[in-house]
Amino acid sequence: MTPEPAALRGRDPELELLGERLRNTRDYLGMSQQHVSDMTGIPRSAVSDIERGSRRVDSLELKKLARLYMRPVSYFLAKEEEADLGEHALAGLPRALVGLTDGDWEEVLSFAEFLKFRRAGEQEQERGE
Amino acid sequence: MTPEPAALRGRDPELELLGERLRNTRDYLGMSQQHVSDMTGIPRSAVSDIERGSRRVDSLELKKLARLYMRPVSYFLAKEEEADLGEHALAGLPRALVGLTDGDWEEVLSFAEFLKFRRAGEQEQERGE
DNA sequence: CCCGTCTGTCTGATTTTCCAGCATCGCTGC
DNA sequence: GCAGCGATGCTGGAAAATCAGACAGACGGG
Repeated sequence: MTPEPAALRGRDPELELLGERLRNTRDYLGMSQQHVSDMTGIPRSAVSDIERGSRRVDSLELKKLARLYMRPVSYFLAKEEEADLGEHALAGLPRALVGLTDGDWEEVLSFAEFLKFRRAGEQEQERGE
Repeated sequence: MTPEPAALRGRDPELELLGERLRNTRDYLGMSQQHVSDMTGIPRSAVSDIERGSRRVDSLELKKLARLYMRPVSYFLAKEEEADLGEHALAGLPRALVGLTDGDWEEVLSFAEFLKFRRAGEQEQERGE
């Protein structure tokens, strides 16, 4: 009915944010969409659509992308500022933190400190594009 | 032409594992599929299909579910489960880990998971399937 | 037996995604 | 300038996935 050009389909801000993060990371790593497609099996046009926020990202696809991009999955899904997480994060905590090697443990600690540092100077970060 | 009942579509072991984890967690929390549907907006039949591994889980859907279930997203996507439940790591929480926001907590947990399953194996990523 | 809840599953309709191109943009070299 | 080339956006259908809205079986109490 409505001959919407389909290009105007970018409606979900969450999806757009996810796509933006994926694109930024891919750019940072200097990969082409084609390369990502080859490595993950996700169609190239889908990679394009995803990054433009006009296609959803399946969980397992995101997992593959996160691996390819060498980032934790939550890197792409993390809320930037939603104060709705109470203590429940602690509920699933222990499992994630046991069984780490000493080296990995140190990396986790470093990462935590990095996050705190980043948050401290977050006011400067706007001009991403 | 082939009137596959669509129910026989449980072919992807990864999807099945994801669904199984989602179901186990929901059961553990004593929620009904209907309740999950109400809280997340995911259709009830979709919850059913997801748990049985016959429907994909969108990234943002998984995020909602993870929140509802009080687990980091990586809890459901992690490679193989770590049955370890030793508490020694939690005995004294390192200074680096206190004072984090909830969002950062999730990132730290996910990062820890990431390190563990990165160590576990990289054989997954290679060829397209 | 009669309800009520929960879950699996079907059908037809709707929505999304894929494929194959094509157009455009930025480069590079001629 | 212009031809070539890789990268990306974008479109028109066809194909697939998903949804709403049922219905049915299992289970547990009154």
